[in-house]
Amino acid sequence: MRLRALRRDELPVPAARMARWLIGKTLVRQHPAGRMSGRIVETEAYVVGDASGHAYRGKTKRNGSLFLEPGHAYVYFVYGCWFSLNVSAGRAGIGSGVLLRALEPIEGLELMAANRPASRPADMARGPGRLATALGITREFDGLDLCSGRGPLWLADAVHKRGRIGVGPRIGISLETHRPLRFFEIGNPSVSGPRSRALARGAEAS
DNA sequence: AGCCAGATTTTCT
DNA sequence: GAAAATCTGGCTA
Repeated sequence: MRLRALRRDELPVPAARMARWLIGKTLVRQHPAGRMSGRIVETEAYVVGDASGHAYRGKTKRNGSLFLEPGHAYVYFVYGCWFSLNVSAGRAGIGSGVLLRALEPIEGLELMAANRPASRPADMARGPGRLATALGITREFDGLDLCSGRGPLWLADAVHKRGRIGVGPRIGISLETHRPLRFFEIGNPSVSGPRSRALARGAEAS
């Protein structure tokens, strides 16, 4: 399968636009044993001035990658067990990002299964923790340039047309919970949360 | 299908 | 010291 890498100059800013735009695009994980890839079907934007964002209180050792130019990886560890992958979404020096919440596997399902057994393909990378585990993403990936078109992790163009995009409130946060900054492909079984949430229609259509 | 508790460690208050 | 951008398994219906 031929994949075209996304260029930094085509990534929309700010974060809310990028989060919506990334739906349907491809995440590529080049592993020594082979390639894994998947369609991005669910994202969340963590925007400037957002009290629920990790960059809210300024730059620290942990969140530094959020302040890189758009298109860099920010990987952090949560709940004592999981990694989560974000794409930096603000211009250099601006701390904001897009959390990649779920993938629909395209290539390398067997390789993912070696990292994380799942009963169905749709469950393999359904949720941010599962996504990172399935792809073998750890802290070492923090700060990677995802627009390089090579290396262990990069972003590529869509492999086929995407469906309609739903919008809703973000998951798992306790501040700014009302903001409609979660984006997903409506009806896709790889979208996390209860099925009602994957079908919920947002304010925006595709 | 939905609710709940437990796991487990980093980070900042 | 508390909370955290989560997941799983076990329970109730």
